[in-house]
Amino acid sequence: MSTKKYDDSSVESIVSYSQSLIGNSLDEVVTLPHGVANKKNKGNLGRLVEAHYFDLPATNSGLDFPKAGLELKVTGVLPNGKDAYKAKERLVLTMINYMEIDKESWDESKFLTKCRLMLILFYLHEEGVSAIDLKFVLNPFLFRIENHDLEIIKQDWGIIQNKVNAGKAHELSEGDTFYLGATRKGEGGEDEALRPQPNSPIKAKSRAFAFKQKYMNLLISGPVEEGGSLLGGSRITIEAATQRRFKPYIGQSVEKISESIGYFKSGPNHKAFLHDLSKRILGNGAESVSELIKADIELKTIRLTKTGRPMESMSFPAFSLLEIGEEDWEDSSFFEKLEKKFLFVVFQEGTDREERLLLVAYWNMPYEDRLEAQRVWEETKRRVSLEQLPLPKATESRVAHVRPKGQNKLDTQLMPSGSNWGKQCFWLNSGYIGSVIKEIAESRNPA
DNA sequence: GCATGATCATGC
DNA sequence: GCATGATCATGC
Repeated sequence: MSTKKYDDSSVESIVSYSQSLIGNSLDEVVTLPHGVANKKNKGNLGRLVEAHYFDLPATNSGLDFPKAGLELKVTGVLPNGKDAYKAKERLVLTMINYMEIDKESWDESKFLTKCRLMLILFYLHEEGVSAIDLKFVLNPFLFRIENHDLEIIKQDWGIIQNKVNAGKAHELSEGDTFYLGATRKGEGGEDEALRPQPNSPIKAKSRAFAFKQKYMNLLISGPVEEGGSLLGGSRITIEAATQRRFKPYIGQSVEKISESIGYFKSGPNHKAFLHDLSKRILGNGAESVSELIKADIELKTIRLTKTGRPMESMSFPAFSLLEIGEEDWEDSSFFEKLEKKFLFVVFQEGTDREERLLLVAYWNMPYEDRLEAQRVWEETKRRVSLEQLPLPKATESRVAHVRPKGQNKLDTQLMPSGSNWGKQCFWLNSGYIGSVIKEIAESRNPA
């Protein structure tokens, strides 16, 4: 560098220099070499910014700015209404090295070393636009972990480390944790793409540490206005704070809870009433809770009969009958859902026929059951592609099935062959959910 | 009682 | 206007 663009030992100088990108594309602020300028490179804008804006060497395995102790991240956003943005995707931070993390301490972990201090730059994603022409938006964001959910992120890291130590790297799921997820990244199909892990001969698909997409949303937009906070500054876990919120209502009838909260069923057809009520218990009156939004928690209410069986199976959003044929399991919406962390709010009908709050539990789907759900998904994909009915029924799997999901039976989709199909969604079988709840209840009240 | 088809209020 | 979470309705 003949003229120094910035002082690479100063965080302030690097951040200040990065400001000039905002409102522009990379191609507008630097003179790119020919090969790069012409390239319809959908590829890695982050790499291009490192190389051509900051003049960083191509190969570096450590921090992008080692002298400043700073890592650079470039990530996409999408418009979210007027003058606002939301994250395009999760922010992938660094690969999880299964053979190393078991020996690490948090303080000297690869994760903390890389991610303690990060400069995050946001570009506005546009379909079909080459990387060098994408515009940077929002202020450069300096993420300092001490100021951002250090306790929860540290706990999340520990959960992932423990699972690897237990020889269960292949069973990892984003739903194991709250903000910092172990997300699937890299090839997974072929044997040679699988990675060794300690304490188990089973090879595991590669995963990376990543901030969940919803977590990124709140970094970008700041706290939601009508949202409450679960932790409110206290240093307990999200789990403990959740139990604390629900505790006064355990054993109470729905009617009584409704009166205490001051939220009532709007009418006989208010089908999501228990869900809406549960959200308000969590928010202490507010309609949402920032921790659960950031952790992308899937809140589900479950109603049990007197005998402990769920009254219904558990539904998920409709899937596209036209697109499922093009999808792989791991980029399907059902996969995304089943890797989430769930919050079950369970009610049970008493002998007096009154429904009471039974228990509240976080849960995420065990590996074996995700494999079975995958089988059902693959079979569904096969039958939809052949336009062969019926789609997988509840009797065909212990875990999942497919059923209609529309406004009514006129809510249909025109299939390639010309016939109309009602919209469909995946369901988790009521019997399966029942066995999950039974297990949770037994673990809390050992006989 | 169970499996499966059909439908609704809400919130954006 | 539509997606979402969930329950209602029907048939056996």
